[in-house]
Amino acid sequence: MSREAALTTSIRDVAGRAGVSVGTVSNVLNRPDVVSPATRERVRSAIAELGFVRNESARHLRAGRSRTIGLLVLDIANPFFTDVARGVEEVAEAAGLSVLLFNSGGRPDKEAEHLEVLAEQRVQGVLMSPIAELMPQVWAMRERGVPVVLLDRRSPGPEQCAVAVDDVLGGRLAAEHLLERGHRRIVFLGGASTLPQVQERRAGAQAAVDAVGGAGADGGPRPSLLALPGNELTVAAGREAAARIMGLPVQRRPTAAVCANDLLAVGLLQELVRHGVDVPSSFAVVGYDDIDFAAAAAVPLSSVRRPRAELGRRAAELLLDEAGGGHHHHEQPVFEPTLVVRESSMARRDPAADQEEPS
Amino acid sequence: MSREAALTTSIRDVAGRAGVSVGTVSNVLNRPDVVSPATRERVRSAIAELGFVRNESARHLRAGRSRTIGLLVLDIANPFFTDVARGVEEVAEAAGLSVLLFNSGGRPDKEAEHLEVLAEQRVQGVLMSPIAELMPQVWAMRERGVPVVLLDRRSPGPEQCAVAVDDVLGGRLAAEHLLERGHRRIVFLGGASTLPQVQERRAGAQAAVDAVGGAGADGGPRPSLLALPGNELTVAAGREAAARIMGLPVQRRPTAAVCANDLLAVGLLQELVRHGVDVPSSFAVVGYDDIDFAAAAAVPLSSVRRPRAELGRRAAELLLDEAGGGHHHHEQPVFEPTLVVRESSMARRDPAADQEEPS
DNA sequence: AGCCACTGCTGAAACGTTTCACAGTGGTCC
DNA sequence: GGACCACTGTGAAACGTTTCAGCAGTGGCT
Repeated sequence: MSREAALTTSIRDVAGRAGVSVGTVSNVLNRPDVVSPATRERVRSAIAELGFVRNESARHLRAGRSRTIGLLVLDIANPFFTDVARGVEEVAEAAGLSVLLFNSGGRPDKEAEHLEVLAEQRVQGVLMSPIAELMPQVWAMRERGVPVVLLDRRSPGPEQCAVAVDDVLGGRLAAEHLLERGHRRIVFLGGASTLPQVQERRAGAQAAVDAVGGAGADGGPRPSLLALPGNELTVAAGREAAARIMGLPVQRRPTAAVCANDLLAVGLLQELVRHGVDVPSSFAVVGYDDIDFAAAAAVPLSSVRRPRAELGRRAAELLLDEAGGGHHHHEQPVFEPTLVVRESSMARRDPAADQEEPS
Repeated sequence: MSREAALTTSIRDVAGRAGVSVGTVSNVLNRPDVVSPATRERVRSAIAELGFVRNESARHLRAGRSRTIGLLVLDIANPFFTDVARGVEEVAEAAGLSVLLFNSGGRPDKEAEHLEVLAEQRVQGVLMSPIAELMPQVWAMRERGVPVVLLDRRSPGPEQCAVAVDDVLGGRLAAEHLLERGHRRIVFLGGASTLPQVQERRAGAQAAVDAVGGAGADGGPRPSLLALPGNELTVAAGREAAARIMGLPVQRRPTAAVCANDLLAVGLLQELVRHGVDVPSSFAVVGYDDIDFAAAAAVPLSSVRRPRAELGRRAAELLLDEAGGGHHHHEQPVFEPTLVVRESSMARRDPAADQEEPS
């Protein structure tokens, strides 16, 4: 193998060495059947001897389309997204495509920047979990003819594919569960986030709370859903929330939390336990996503499970279909979340015990 | 903006629209200062009107080098690696490079495949945490002239850059800590992995155990380091290990574990706690990596901390230096790990209580 | 002998960009 | 008034590949 220069070795060098034309080398590479066995072997030897590696840029330039798709996630440090990414890769790999994985980290400027790079790379399409409202950049991508499939986000309209989970239902499941257990003062963590997913989870929880109406059948007071400032969805933010909650006067202190994701829940749990708050008897916690770490948290965490890898697979399939060029029909599948109850919310609570002070 | 075709809009179309030559458009893009303000504006308007986006493949083809580096990690689901990736991205971004992130998932075939893709993409260099022994593919990459920096792995020789952590020390720190606490029968989890990093951790732990020698000063028996089958480094594998440990007869059952990484430790903890084993008083656990979830585990996890983002940053810096073309001096920095003691290993144990049955 | 079909290969065009030698145009200096 | 300069802009070559029209050779058929 030639030293230090294999990557500057072109198909022309191979042709020279094998004593054939460049067209023939290309044929050996792409349609070996049209080349005679003898020539084929000669070319293959030359390729091996020179350590020739195709130049993907040149291929792509000539072909007009690349062999890659883009995946732009909100937070690569969240295991939810790495699981989604696994599903995406599975499908992409089966189709012979590479995945360009980028992380917006929740920062719109990063998101825009990465979309730009993906456009410059002429990816066949982009899978993205967008931040906040659909950005102009997203529309620009579509106008440029790059298919975009929204990931973990409902589409505002039928003009694009979107793979989502029914987050209103998820929020409701979490809250209903806590209400059933007798909790009346519930706090929703992460609610200050502007992510629509989070807002839907909160709305679902609110709906469940509202549905209980006045003095419950169990004699408890009217339930309420508190909110705390803070829009980050990280373990650290969960820890801070714990401090805030414990800082509240006992009469107004919630007895349970619905967390916008598991990272928050894990941080919250950790800090509560560290301060001697007994979970679940003194305080119950429900997370969201059911990441692998949820079951291994300070107290095994009840969580709203979402089909993570399946979400990624489905999104990738839709993207490939759309990029395929055939007559594509946009779809907006919505998966149903399920509640996984673990120890962190297992205790029952007497609603009457939480009668609020007369205000 | 033209519809549906912006990505097939070339610099030539822009030139036509602006009434200039393609060379001038290119100049506006790359050296705007050599173009007169009036022309510059005209070209910029044309670009905006047409929604023109540079074709990176064509740029790259002409330039001969791409604006990307490759990052190939062992397990993207392990937060350790996402933290490392964050460090890498930081440095790459500052240099105006994109990072192509791939996951080998510990599978050599995937690793080879992804390296091939990276070579075809003509990345400026590759950062990788290799599986097992250095593969022929890695040498091939170097022979092709693609700089490769080993990540989380000591280099066998001085002919390449490698960024690592002193895993022998790390293993030793973990074991010494447990020995000091009075543990005499310690199990090492994950030891069947062929990853050199893991073997070094085990060797370090073994050294610490051996150093205690005969009947300890504290009157306890000669300490021992057990091994269990199982080479996976996942939460699930940690759970399985718990079952194995609890299946051992009490006289031979270890009283503490050093885990090859935190995923194992978290799984182990979870299952031990679930079966009512009190951690740390009945069983102590020390993990490795100190990922964010360690502190939030079933019992806050003692762990050997490694400078994760710093590892990524340093590796990326070395890669950029090597790819830069100047006179590059290979370096093999080795970072020192530190032990973070948390509750999972805090109890003291009386060594005499663990006198082994006479064999 | 003439024609055809088939096989195997060639050589050039094209993809979209950057770069570079060069040309045109005024202005400045001697 | 000529030489020189700075400033703008032009147009073609080149990057490495794929594709495609076409050519040469071979063998079979009429």
